Amino acid sequence: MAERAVAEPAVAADPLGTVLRPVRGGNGFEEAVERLLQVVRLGLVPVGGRLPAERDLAGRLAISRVTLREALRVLHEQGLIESRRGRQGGTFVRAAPPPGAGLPVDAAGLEDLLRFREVLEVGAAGLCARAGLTGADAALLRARLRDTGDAAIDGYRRADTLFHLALAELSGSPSLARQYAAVRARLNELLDGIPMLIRNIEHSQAQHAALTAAVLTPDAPRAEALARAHTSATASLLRGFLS
Amino acid sequence: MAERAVAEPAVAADPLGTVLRPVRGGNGFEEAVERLLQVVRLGLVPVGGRLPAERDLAGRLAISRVTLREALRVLHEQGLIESRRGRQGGTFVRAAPPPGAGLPVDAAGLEDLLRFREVLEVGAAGLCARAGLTGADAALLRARLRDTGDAAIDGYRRADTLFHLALAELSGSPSLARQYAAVRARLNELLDGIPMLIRNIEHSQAQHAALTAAVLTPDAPRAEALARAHTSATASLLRGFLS
DNA sequence: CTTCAATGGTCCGTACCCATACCTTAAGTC
DNA sequence: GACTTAAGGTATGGGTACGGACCATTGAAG
Repeated sequence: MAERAVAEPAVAADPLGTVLRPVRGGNGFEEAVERLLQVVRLGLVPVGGRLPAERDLAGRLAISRVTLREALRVLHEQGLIESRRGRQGGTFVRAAPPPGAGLPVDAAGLEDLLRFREVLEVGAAGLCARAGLTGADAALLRARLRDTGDAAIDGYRRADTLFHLALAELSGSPSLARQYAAVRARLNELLDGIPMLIRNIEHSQAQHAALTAAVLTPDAPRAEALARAHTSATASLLRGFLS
Repeated sequence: MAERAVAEPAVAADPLGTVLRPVRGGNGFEEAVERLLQVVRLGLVPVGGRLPAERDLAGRLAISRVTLREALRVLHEQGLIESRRGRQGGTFVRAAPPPGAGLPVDAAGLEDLLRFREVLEVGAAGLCARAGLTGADAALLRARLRDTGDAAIDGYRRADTLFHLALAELSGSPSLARQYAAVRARLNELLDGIPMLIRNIEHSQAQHAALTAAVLTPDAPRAEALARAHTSATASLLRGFLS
């Protein structure tokens, strides 16, 4: 139990504070900026790709176009996106946001992130395995696995993210998928500041294949164990680099 | 495709929709109403108890006092709270919100709720066991367990909720605790519409004791298995009643 | 009995956000 | 080439929420 020396502020359990926290994450358009950054950090829209049209985006985020455009203006000023008019126009992703662009992460925040991620990742694998994936869902997971194999080095993070996100979405719990997306975006932001080794990628790739197999067998305990092992690798990596 | 007949809208995995969803949960004071209802449904403030002062509440929720008071007015009109002025004044909880006061839950929503709850519950137990609880934290968990034993029948739900919430808060992941609080509030809303049997309570109580023992041993796999068994009992109960 | 402090109750000017309509640009379509 | 369409760009009036100050009420402290 020598670990956890990192973040131990004697939790003290403040249940009221757990519920009575700010209802708003920020100044309206700031939330929109955050969501758009999530889309890019998760690789849902790759660099060079096109975001949905403004009217569509505003509708999805349930904000007015004016507010959305304010958010887009911020991203444009940072050189992350570019807009073109005309029939084939739209808003295009020019570059990935720099690592550490968001709020700085302290030790407690990192511990929160890594633990919550482990729970969601293991939970998603377990739910998928226990429910059993139907033909179409199983095919989707296999396709995402294949993508991680086909991906080049600089595209691996994106393929990896999409694989795990697919698993979360196939878990049958949209709430879990939403939380995983948010957590994974924060995680990617940190990982982007750390070099990637070919050896790690190969190992990760083997784990993905084994995890997929266990989920599709289905063998829930094995899927959960594999998911836990897979996440703990990244966890130690990050705990090492950010301390 | 006959399996998983319960909630199967052919997931189809829409990653963009997972992130690009409304940034606001409601009309400002509606969110405040929801949070205050959570506090009551979780039993953080028991019936008859006093909520924090308006200025404090407004600060915690990061909304203006005007907006907060609009939320309080709604709850007052429903006879749930009552305000008294003066030095020993405050806002007091008069009654628990009626079951089914929130949005109606369809089959897909119920499945989402139950699955996510299982993941969080099992995850919290696992995290606590794997990290090992320190003296003060272990004492808190034991105290909450004792409360569930001391509780009368009509107070059992509250004690049960506080026990599980404590476990979530001791997991070392505030994010997990926040999500669990939200999920558990929704769950309690549904459970309040179902009669409670003494036999169920006794069984539940035994499971709590075993879970606490496994967490403190610590025996992570056993803690996780017990948490899963404990949640699946309520899950089948609810699946049965709401179908 | 006076004073003080903690609380709920009220008001106002400011800033943000929204809904809606209209304009501009560019690529297809006929 | 004229027209249509899908996209970004712009302008305006109204509603909502905020911050801060002030008032009213009650009980405790001195």
